Amino acid sequence: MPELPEVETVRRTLAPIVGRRVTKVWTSRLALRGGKPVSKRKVGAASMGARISDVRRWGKYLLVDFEQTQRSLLVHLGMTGRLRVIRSDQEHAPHTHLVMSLSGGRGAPRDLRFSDPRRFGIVSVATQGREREHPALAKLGVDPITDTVDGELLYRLTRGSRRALKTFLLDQRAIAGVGNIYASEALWQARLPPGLRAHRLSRKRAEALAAAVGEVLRRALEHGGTSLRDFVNADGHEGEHSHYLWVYDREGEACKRSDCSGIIRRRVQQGRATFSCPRCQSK
DNA sequence: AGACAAACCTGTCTGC
DNA sequence: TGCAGACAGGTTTGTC
Repeated sequence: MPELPEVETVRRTLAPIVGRRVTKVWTSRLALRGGKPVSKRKVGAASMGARISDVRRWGKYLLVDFEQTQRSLLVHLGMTGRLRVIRSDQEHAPHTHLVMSLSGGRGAPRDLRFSDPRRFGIVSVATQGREREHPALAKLGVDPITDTVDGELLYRLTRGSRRALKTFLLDQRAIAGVGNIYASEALWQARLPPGLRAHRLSRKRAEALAAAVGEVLRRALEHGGTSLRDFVNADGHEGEHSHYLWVYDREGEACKRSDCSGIIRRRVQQGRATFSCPRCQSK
């Protein structure tokens, strides 16, 4: 489900929890990715009684910082994960795995809740300033919103990689945050064929792709992310970007470039659906 | 190195 | 109406 724009949308809508204190932690016993349930002991030690000082994002990971312990709750939403701020008197959504009760703020008491039906998500604890030591973050690449991903960097990253560009974009060790929707979108924006080998990218085309990645992600972010099925932000609202997608999930439909009469095609690369216009994304 | 499949899970949609 | 099968925004692991 969630790629960088969706995760960043969640991060922004989590702003109201900054400054609140954690008064209680509840966890389910169902295993998430990695085969283990959320560790109540670890999450409790990191957060109980502590004040939330910030909510950060790196690629598709969220970090909820706690002031007194200098620890962070590390969350990856997987495919169907949701992180919501909900009134404490509301019933738990199905497949809820973590509930953090929060004090402070105005109005009724609120919880921070994580739910995830498919259980591909991750909830863990990292140490502030030493995020890299957490195995999930150890190999994570540059963030295309908070870091600079320009043509120069992309050109450098693609040297020595003979994989298809689409596959390269999905590799979180290079650029962190691009997923299956925005990989297709960025390649269309840059007029590049998804099957082009990464190391064949010219400097000029590396510039175009770098610009496209940034533009596609920022545009999706402006619309609050893409909700095809499950995604909602921390307030429970869906994103609007599905109405603005250029190619994703548009097989058989007309290319949206005004000067192109191509028909969007779908194929499978690396076991994932790739959408492109064979006419304007040419070699 | 990289392509591919399968695995982890549940929910939803399609076609018979 | 019901049921089997395909498929889904992510990532890891194993095989060839």
